[in-house]
Amino acid sequence: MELHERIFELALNRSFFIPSNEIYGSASGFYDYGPAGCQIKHNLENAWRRMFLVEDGFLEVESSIVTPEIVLKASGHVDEFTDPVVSCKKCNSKVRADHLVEDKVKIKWDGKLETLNALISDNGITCPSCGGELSEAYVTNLMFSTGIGADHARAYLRPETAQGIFTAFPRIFRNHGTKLPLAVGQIGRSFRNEISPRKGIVRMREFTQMELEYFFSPIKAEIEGFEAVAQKKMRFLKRGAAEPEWMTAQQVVEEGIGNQIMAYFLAKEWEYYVLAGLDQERMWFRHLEENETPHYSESNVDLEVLTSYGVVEISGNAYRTNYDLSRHGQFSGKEIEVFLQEEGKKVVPHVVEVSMGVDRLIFCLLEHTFREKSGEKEWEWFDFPPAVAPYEVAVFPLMKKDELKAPAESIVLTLRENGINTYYSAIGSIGKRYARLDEIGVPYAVTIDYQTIEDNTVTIRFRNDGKQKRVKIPELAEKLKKYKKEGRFTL
RNA sequence: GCGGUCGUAGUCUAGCGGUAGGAUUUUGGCCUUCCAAGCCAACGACCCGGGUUCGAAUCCCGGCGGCCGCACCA
Repeated sequence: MELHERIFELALNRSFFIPSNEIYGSASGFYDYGPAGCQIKHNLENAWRRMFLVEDGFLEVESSIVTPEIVLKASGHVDEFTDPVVSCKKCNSKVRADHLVEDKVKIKWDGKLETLNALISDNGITCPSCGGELSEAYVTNLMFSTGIGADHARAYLRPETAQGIFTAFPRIFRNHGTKLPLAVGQIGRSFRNEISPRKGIVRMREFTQMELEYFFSPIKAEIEGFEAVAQKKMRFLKRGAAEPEWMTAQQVVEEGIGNQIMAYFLAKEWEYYVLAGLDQERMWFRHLEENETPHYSESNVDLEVLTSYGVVEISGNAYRTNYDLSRHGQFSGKEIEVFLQEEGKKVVPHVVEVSMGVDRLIFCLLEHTFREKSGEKEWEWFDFPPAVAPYEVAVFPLMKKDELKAPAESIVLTLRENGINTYYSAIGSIGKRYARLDEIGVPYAVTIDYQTIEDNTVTIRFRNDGKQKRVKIPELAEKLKKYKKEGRFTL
């Protein structure tokens, strides 16, 4: 059984994620997060907020999901997300018409459907899988369309969170200092109506993105704080290289892969993913080849992670130049250029974008932190970092006895009042409860035993080695906070 | 979307024309002083819709969903 199949099974069993609207037979590409998964997701999002927004004093917004057509025409999504397709009249399979024609005739397509149809009939192109006759070319769009108001003005569910940041940029710029650089981030749902989504939460039709747009003056493609990360290392797969190699942020700049700003965020990203619990040996940044780089971008670096599905891309970093803002200026007729006091001139800001998919990260995390049964633990478990685990601590009375239950419940209350995300259970044997806890990756368990009644102490069990430390109840909350901060999960 | 394959309690699985059996989970009870102990009891399933048949979980068709391959993948 492949690892992803087991992960999927565990996900269902332990409430990480489940197919949406399951009782009706779910539409593929939609998943709900259960209690455990939901906590993990919030932890990852909050860690992102801390590292990518709060630490640098950047701004967060939350923009609309339903987006009028003109916005996405400006961004290029209405055209770029629309693919010409032909279907086979015999076997009904669908093929990208432009790819088919370009492959057979070796002519670059001019973007017109008529051209495709002409080329197909002139060259006698048939279905690549069965040789059958092909239909007329038509377009399919990967965006979910909808309508606004009584007259159903054409609109789409946003295919990325970024556009809402670009359209809000002029006002945010005015309200927050009228200076560059300015960085604005957003965490939210995006939608893509994939033709046939597979691979569980790796490719969903509705998914969560964490995106940061860093606006800067093209004359000054620099970032404050770069010195602090210049020597930080990350694994990098350069263009044409067979194997990733360790590089510093400084080297990324020197080798012309990206500017200082891009390198700064790559270094941060690497740190974020390591903190989240991904295995450094199974991930690397890849500098995309020119022909893979999207329409809006000058240089793209993806973070790729090795999983049982193969390589999964979990973030894209793009130097979007001034493409988006210029286009929105053009389409809206509004002035997007900003005046920079220091430089004494007007510019359309350039943008470096950090775009991360939370759901894919969660999947990779589940795979990388999954641990098999072993001599030490006779059950499968997850080695989540304390900062990510669905609960910070569990509280167990050694046995289901009233004299142990009362102090246990009072400790739960105290921990929760201290802002510690606490799980409580008194079901079954203590060993079984420890096992259950390991299975959802909770790092600490506090056990109330008969000694607790005598001297007001409890034990803290560490997930990874099962060893315990006895502490005084009044010190418990502080101790737990300290361990979590240290990322400690063994005695 | 095409081709292959599969679909039995929450999970894993047996049965493959005569109305379902086990394991585990869950719930309650007894017992139990630290790593999935034991005993008793209870709950819980044939993916959906048609067809063939006296009778379908079992055979046939269609749908939905999973997995693999192709295509698609900001």
